[in-house]
Amino acid sequence: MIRRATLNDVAREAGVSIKTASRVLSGVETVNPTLRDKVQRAAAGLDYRPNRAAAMMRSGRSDMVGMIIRDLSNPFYSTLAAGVGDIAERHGRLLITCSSEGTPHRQSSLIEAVMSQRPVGLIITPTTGTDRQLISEADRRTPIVAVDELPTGINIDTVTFDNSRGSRSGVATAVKLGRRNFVTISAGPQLTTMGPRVAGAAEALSAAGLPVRPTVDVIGPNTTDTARTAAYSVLDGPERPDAIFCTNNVVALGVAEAIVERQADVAIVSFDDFSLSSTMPVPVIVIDHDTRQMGRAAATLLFARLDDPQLAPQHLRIATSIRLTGGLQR
Amino acid sequence: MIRRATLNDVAREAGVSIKTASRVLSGVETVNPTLRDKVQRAAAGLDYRPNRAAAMMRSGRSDMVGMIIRDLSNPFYSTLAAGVGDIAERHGRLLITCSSEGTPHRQSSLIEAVMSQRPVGLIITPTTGTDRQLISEADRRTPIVAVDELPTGINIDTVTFDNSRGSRSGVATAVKLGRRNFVTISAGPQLTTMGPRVAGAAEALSAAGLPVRPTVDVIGPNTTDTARTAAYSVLDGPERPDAIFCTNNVVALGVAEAIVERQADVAIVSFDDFSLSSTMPVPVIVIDHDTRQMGRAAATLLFARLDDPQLAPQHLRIATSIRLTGGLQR
DNA sequence: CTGTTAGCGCTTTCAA
DNA sequence: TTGAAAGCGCTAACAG
Repeated sequence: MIRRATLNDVAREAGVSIKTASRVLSGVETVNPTLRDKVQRAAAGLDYRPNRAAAMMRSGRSDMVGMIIRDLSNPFYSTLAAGVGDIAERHGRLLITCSSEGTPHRQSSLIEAVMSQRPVGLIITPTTGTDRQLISEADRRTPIVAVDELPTGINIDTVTFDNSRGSRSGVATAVKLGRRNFVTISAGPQLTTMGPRVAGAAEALSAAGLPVRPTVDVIGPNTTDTARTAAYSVLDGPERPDAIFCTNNVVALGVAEAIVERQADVAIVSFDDFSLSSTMPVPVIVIDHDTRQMGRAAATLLFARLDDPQLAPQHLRIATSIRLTGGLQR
Repeated sequence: MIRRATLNDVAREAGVSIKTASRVLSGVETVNPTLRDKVQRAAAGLDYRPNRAAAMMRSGRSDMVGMIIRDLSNPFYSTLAAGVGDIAERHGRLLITCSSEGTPHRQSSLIEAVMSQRPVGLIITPTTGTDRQLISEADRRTPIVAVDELPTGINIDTVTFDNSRGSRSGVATAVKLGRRNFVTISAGPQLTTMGPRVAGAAEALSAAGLPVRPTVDVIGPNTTDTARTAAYSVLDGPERPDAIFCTNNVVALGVAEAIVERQADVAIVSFDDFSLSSTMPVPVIVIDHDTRQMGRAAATLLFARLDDPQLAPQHLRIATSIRLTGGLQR
């Protein structure tokens, strides 16, 4: 085993003081070119890799951005993370990403763990129950950006969709296409985005003079399997609807599988696009948006606040749009 | 702005020495319960959050696992990351995740950036051109695990699929179903997994006495759009095949879209499952595997090596299996 | 079981 | 432009 070279080793090898070596390797311009050259050669020869922990400790600045999301294996969240990564990289920062599985307890301990790294900021899909913690961190000037979901009782930067409006116009579009009998299948109510989506759909139905049937909540974790089970119960129930409003991508996937399996003529209104939506045999009304852009926007807010901590908290809305697809196979 | 409390602050507040505070907060058992209580109360009151950078510096141990993958927004890689996260969490470690976009240059600078954090280990989908760097890190006893792709010229822990065998049996299955005219559409050859998959498919065809048509390489980045374009060129070409072998999930999605759009009776053989594969109107032969498990396996190897650096490098193969699906809508 | 002291590798401060 | 010295917050080593 070879010991990792330190800045001291580099300085000694180059025959300069440690400070000169530090200057060269952190890109300070005012260094004699001859010395600079020597230092760079020494660093390369020793395979020097700066110790960021040490640098952080002294300077108080780390080079990491923390991110806490619900589920890294869900394409929505991983795309969000990819967007944050785009901007973090542009600023020369690394991303620490954690999945909270949406439980307040896990989220709470992840906040602790991530903050222990002293990241320059935190991007989080907040869960109810961690507000106090977030407030405490925000008070210490750590920029925190809430993304997708809204925190309660704390005024920080946020980036969300217009859940209510998007859902309303998605359902309204399906009504225009002639659908009359809607059922909403919703992911668990612990997701704060679900409420406005369900409400928006109901508004559109009421406005069209259509009945609002009881929302079917997916039981269990936010997976395609549980959603499919819920979809079967709806499709096989006493009154099969002619359209199902799916409150997110995971629900939509489960519903899509069930609809094809049952060969049902049931249109899908889906908040979030999903893979192969275009191949569905039934009409699909996608409430579409740019998820990666949402991640980028959140990270951009974070770095803006880092530049100027005095900025008033911003509340960004990412636009949604309606896209008609599916129905190709009939 | 409030200054973050340090261990010293906690110790003073609790009226004990800093070392006692340290012991309590890092869970050492041998502490007087009365003092323990005082310390815990003080820590909570001051909203103490340990500074991991300082701890790392002193102890030499960080609590992060580094991961460098090609594309976080690709469900395959994000699921891999989720699997690594599962195990990392079990060991109380955080995950730093970076997307290299598959370019050696970016991967190389990411390795530097990640290693500067002194993670306990690195899990990477290696790109040709970064081997020397990986060797240098492995020499310093940092556990490195290559996942999905194989590194060249360096003997470290690896976790891969049996790409050749999986592809062979996938294509052989399609042959058994009566398909005779195959075209392979492959993601860019910079992915080292593609070669064995293409070769395995060709072997199965040869063994069945069927012709091996030239492989169609997807031009450009590994996206559904580029794959779909390639698929159109195949479907609209002079001799439409009756089966397409897709070398990964992204290619499969593009091909699936094109097949449905053209209403073609073309079976899909896909390395990797993909969302809604079950809803395809054509037969789909999925060369299936547990991606999350692959991530878990990689992380498990990493922690095993951390426990015992003397272990001989292990080379794990994650099993693939054949699953028939699709064809439901006919 | 508890406390003291030193020092991890780096950057900041200040002096030359 | 360069260098010396101090110290960031924590834990290891050792003494009590």
